[in-house]
Amino acid sequence: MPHSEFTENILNAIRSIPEGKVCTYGLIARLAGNPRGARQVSWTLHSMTMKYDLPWYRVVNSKGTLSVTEPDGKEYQKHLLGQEGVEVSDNYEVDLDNYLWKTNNNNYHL
DNA sequence: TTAGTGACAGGCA
DNA sequence: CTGCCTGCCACTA
Repeated sequence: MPHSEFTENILNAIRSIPEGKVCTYGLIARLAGNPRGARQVSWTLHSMTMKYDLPWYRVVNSKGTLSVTEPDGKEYQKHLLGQEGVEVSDNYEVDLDNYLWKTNNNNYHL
């Protein structure tokens, strides 16, 4: 039980992302029950990734680009996505039309 | 308690 | 296409 319920829903949503697919921050926030909580998703990832074994690399911004701040983070993320079959352009951009994870329903939060 | 911050999103020039 | 601004929410000092 990390912190607030929002944070737990965010973690749960990220764990639900299947291999070979990517998801945006806004979509994660929506799945967590907070359509406006995209920034919270970023904070959660940055803070909890190391402790909770999350597929952080499957999360990109709305433009489809890698938003990692760490200098070599993008290269690392690109490598991890490539292992799952997700092609990342040399400009660290993912084709959302093909790789975006689409859910049947907008909400499944408790 | 208030102010500052962040791996964002969306709208607009 | 790029860049700037605003709204958002939870966390930290």
